[in-house]
Amino acid sequence: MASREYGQFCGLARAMEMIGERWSVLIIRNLLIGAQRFTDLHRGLPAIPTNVLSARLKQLEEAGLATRRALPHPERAVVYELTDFGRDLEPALIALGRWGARTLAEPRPGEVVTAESIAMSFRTTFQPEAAVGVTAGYELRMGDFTFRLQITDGALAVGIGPHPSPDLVIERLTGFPIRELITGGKTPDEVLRDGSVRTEGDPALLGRFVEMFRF
Amino acid sequence: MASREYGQFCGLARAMEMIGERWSVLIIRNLLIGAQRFTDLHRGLPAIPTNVLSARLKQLEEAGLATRRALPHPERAVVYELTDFGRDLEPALIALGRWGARTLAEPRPGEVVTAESIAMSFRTTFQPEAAVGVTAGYELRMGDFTFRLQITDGALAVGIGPHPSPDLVIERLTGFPIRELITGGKTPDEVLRDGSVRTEGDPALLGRFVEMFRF
DNA sequence: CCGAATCCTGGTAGATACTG
DNA sequence: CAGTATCTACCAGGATTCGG
Repeated sequence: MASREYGQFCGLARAMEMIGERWSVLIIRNLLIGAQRFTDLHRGLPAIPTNVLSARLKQLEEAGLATRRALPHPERAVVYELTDFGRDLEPALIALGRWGARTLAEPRPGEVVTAESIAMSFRTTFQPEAAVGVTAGYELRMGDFTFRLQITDGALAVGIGPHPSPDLVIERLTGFPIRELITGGKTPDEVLRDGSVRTEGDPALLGRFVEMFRF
Repeated sequence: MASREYGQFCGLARAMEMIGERWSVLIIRNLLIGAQRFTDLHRGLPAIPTNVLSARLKQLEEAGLATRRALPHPERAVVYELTDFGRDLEPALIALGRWGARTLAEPRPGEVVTAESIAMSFRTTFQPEAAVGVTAGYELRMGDFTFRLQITDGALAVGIGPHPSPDLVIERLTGFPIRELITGGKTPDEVLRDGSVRTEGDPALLGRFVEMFRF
């Protein structure tokens, strides 16, 4: 038996052979946002050594989860992108992230919060059954980060950066109002009245937001 | 930052810190069947070094996923068992196993098929929406292994060993008829007529079986 | 500056032997 | 039965270097 295999004819064992090494699932999490350059990935995973990032990308490519592509001319850059096969891991990563999030209390000393980890938290808290038939675009402005959440016919797409045509913009002014909305710590009325958020657009969509994103 | 952490405030990163090391998820997969002794785990994971199994069990216990318990007197033995927290990983493991199973073609040279990996495959192929309201007990006899699948009000429980009061017994006689039923390679009528399976009990439950277990 | 490759160190896993 | 001990080999972490 080759040394990095599990010696079992089992789907779960095969999955762990492909993504079980250190950093792999976090790289995939970040690629779920979209194509990324080596440097983007390194920025989003500041603690990964560059040689390990390099090795993992090569492995993910060999396993058919990601592709490496050189952008056409003026943009001479290399981007990494998930294949359909790699993207099919999303439900499993959401389930894992939801399980792990139960242990999140406070950031540990030295821990960072990245845009990609916040984007993942929108995926893990999304409640498809509360979004059936919904189509709406949200822009969330949270200090340094802005996210676009597009729900199209009940399906969620998460992006980093402004939304081109949001139905509702939710802007954080103070504290952590969006986390409080999602955990149920505060109601939409409360965060509007205490001045921790400001909205632009259809105000009814804030109530819909807390129905669709719950933890 | 401690060396085995990811330095990110993220549920997925926390999950990988707890179960991301080699062998951990396969140990959890085997514990999903029920309490197991050290030797049971080693039998179900023949390729794991005993020192690594020992270390992983200690870690799982420290992380609150499993407990170590000495059985009362005459049975002087130690069993390991998942906590509720550990058992909550089941949906994530099912999603991962389902994803990985897409790459399963033939066993690689030297690979073994264990009872626990087959039990996992029943979990990954189970279709809850096809089992809504169903209550039925199956006993599956597949050569060396026998499994009990109890569906109670749409919820599946998988065990290794005979079913105390099966509504239908499905016995493999030749080939891989149960896999063929689940993948759609053969219909219930076909496997009955070609003599690859024999059943005892309510024959209608064989049709129900292929509706509830699909890949 | 981007995307690595190289080198070194220390820690983790694999293999096997051994013990209460 | 349920592990521990020991040794080796490999992998990850960290820093530096290098070609396009």
